[in-house]
Amino acid sequence: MTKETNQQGMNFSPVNVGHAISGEEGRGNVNAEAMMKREKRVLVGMSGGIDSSAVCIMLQEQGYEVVGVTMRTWDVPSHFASPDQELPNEVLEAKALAARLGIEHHVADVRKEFREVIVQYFIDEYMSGRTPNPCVMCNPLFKERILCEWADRTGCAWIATGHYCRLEDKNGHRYIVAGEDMTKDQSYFLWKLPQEILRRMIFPLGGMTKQQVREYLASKGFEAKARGGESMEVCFIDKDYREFLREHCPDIDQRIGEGWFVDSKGLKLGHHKGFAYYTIGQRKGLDISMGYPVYVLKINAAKNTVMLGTADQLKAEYMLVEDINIIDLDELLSCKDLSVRIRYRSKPIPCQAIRLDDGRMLVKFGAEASAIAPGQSAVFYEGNRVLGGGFIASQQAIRKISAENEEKFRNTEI
RNA sequence: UGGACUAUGGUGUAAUGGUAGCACAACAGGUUUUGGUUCUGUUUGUCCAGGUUCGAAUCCUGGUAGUCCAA
Repeated sequence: MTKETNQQGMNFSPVNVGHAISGEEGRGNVNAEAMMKREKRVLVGMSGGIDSSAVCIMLQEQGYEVVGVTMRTWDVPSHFASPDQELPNEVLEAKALAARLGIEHHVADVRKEFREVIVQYFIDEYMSGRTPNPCVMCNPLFKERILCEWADRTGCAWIATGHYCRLEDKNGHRYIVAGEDMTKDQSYFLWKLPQEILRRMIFPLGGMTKQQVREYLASKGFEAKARGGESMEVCFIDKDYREFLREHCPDIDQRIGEGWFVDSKGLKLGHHKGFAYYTIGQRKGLDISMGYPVYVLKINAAKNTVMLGTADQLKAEYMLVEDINIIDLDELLSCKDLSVRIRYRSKPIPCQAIRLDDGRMLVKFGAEASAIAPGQSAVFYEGNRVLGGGFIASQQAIRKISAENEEKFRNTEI
């Protein structure tokens, strides 16, 4: 509902802050006035697409002074209409929208840093036999952080994006909550956002469906935009990620090279092109015919072997998670209705979790879980509220570890 | 070398002498802010040369190739 969204926007920004300001009003100095101005300013991460455009218009309607920043992260060739075009399409679209709305707009050229941080991470993960989760790294550690910097620089108290998710305060913490439109929900990608950033974020689209956003845009006179294609969001993988790897890691085939496909017993089944070109759960592109569908079960980077097997063999009962960011660990460990998402847009799987001495978490699934891919995010939910997350760790020795800790799960039960 | 058996798309397999089908793979598209999954669609074949027959993947002859048994 649009109405809800408006309320949400007002709830945790101007209203909350309004009280704070009035408390300080007595001092009546220039600072207070500057503060006041700051509280009315919101920085919007503009991608030039449908969602962030709607966000700008909404916030403007709500009385905010909107400042737009578009990040130029990676120049994807197909995002240039002509070879002599200076900026990628999405930047131009954002600029045009900003001009039409009469809002301040900046372009942040962060290509170098993006290459060094996100792209490098992406390559490193594949080169070590894991499956990277670039959006999870990019959103919180890169995009939002840079938006923060720009917000400070441009005197904005708030930061808004077109993510389909919501915020909720509980026990003094701020949580991300899945968007109303479960088919577009983006909470999965945001588990790494730190509290200090969450406290200044606004997600105006969290209560809306994509369709409603389109209708809203159309009703505001942006029919063309409303009908536009899905977000041309900053994503550096234009084609196949394998091609991307070869391009940005030219010696990849020298460093890795051909290896064996093996079955779960270690029997050689055929040749593969190098472990980095495969990911757990993958079926297509194996170029091997077993007469029945086979999937990638495991990747052994040390031996350069890729284990194949049936869909059944992909299923798992337990999973190890590392590098965790849990808002309130006690809350999570005692949660009776815990579930975990192991990939974007899949439904959360009921589970129990315990913390191991080494800091990792051991998760026991309460329903079928399949294709546990190290490097991907495991995001914990209570209902649709994100309690935190971590990266799926190597599942080595999982049988032993789960056997040793089985006891603890029983105790947690009920 | 003597005997036996087999030969069907990229792979594995079906087809009382009567339209060559299935699975897997491959390709294309849909879905999608990662990878992957999934869905839909498409392509490709009777080892070769003769013969019998209205009609041959199927029967016959020869060739070629492979497998197995024969010290």
